[in-house]
Amino acid sequence: MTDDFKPNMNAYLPLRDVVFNTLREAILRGDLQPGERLMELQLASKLGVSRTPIREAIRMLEQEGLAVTMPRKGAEVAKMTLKAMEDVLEIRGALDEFASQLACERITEEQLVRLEARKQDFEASLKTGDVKLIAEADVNFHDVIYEATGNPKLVSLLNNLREQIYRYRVEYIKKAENHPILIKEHEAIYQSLLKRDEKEARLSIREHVENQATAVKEVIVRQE
Amino acid sequence: MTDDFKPNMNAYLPLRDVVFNTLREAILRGDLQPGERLMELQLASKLGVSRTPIREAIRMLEQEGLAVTMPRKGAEVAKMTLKAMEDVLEIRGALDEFASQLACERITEEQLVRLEARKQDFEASLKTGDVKLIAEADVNFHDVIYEATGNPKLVSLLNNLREQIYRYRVEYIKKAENHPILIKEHEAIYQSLLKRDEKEARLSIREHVENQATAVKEVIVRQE
DNA sequence: ATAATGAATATTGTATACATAATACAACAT
DNA sequence: ATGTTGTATTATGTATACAATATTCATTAT
Repeated sequence: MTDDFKPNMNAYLPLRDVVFNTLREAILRGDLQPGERLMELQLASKLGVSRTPIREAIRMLEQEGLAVTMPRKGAEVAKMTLKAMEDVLEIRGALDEFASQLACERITEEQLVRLEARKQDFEASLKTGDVKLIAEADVNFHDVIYEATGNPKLVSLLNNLREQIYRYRVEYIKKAENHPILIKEHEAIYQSLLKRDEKEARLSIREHVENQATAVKEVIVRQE
Repeated sequence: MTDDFKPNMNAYLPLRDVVFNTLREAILRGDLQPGERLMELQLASKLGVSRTPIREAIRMLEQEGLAVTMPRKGAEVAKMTLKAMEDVLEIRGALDEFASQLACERITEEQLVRLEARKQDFEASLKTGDVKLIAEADVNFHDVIYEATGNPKLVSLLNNLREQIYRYRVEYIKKAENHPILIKEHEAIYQSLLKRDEKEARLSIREHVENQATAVKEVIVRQE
């Protein structure tokens, strides 16, 4: 048999994964707000499945830091205290700098080209004013850098940290006055990678992260 | 009522957590070997519970990186490829250095005292030759540093990374010829924290981590 | 009014049942 | 022997049932 049609036999996804993705999206998008209860029966009927896959999805969200459950009381969408967010931001700062350093050593020419394209996509997205689009373009830009580390575990770790932060970052993106800053910062990051200048890359990423940190923390403070 | 007897109302632990802890321990201790299948029915009967808590515990192990499941085929204890381990070690190196730096800034006098005590406990444990005891003493030493960062999220992240590494590190600890090296390295780390010398702390931790990395990678290579 | 009490109800925890896919293996054909 | 097909068995995926705890809210006592 000239086996060249390899049907994508991975069409199958367990319901727990479907549910997990659905809930995760809902949390990140803000449809499920921090502190909101995740009631199994309610979610089950809403998603048209039984409680079993819901429960398993909740266990997964829990380890992802997106849900918190108290025995016998149930789960709720994780809400951040200021301290918890500062802790996350601290880690994220360190790892993002580290990732940029690695990227300087390892990024390919092809990836550099893509990085510039993503940078421009981001600038274009700002003009639309569509927050969801902007957030996505930003993710895409940074993903190229993450990918350039060649370390998939680091990528998923950084993605996880980003998840915990980004849902509190909408406000920052919304404000047009911040847009020029973001453009400049992305440009600086791009340039330092182009030059493969580790020191400069770390510095430009640090500034980028710190600016966001300030904004995110303000959101949390207002919320508390 | 002079409420000063606060009965530890937290005697209750869901079975999923009991199962999770049990399996986690078994994996780390090596009772469940990398690649070994985790069959629900078998585990359920062995632990005297139903499949439900087993499944939920597996979902938790999965997110912890200790188990891997393939849809419709079941879960097995995660086995490391050399590349995956290198990736983990790379992250762990970066974060451990970062933690040491933070610890230099934040460690309290009390914690410094405890660190020295743990350092001596560790040296004592080496003399017993009891691998489990040594590993524990080592964990205790480093935990003081982690704790000194004042960042619980970072602590749990580091503990998770450690988990993924330590089960491959037994051999290294076993060999008596490595013991003097470990003692020296711990001493160097302790001294740099005592002086709150961030640069030196980073360097001494880096060396410590790198030596372990070499040993761990050898174990993986032999296994493959 | 306020606090305490106790059904009624809602929600989680756990076990079990049933459906479906994966696996092992025997029987058969080549 | 090798390979193939079909069947029995095993294991997972999902739904449901039952048990136990939390919560709610009306009732009662103070």
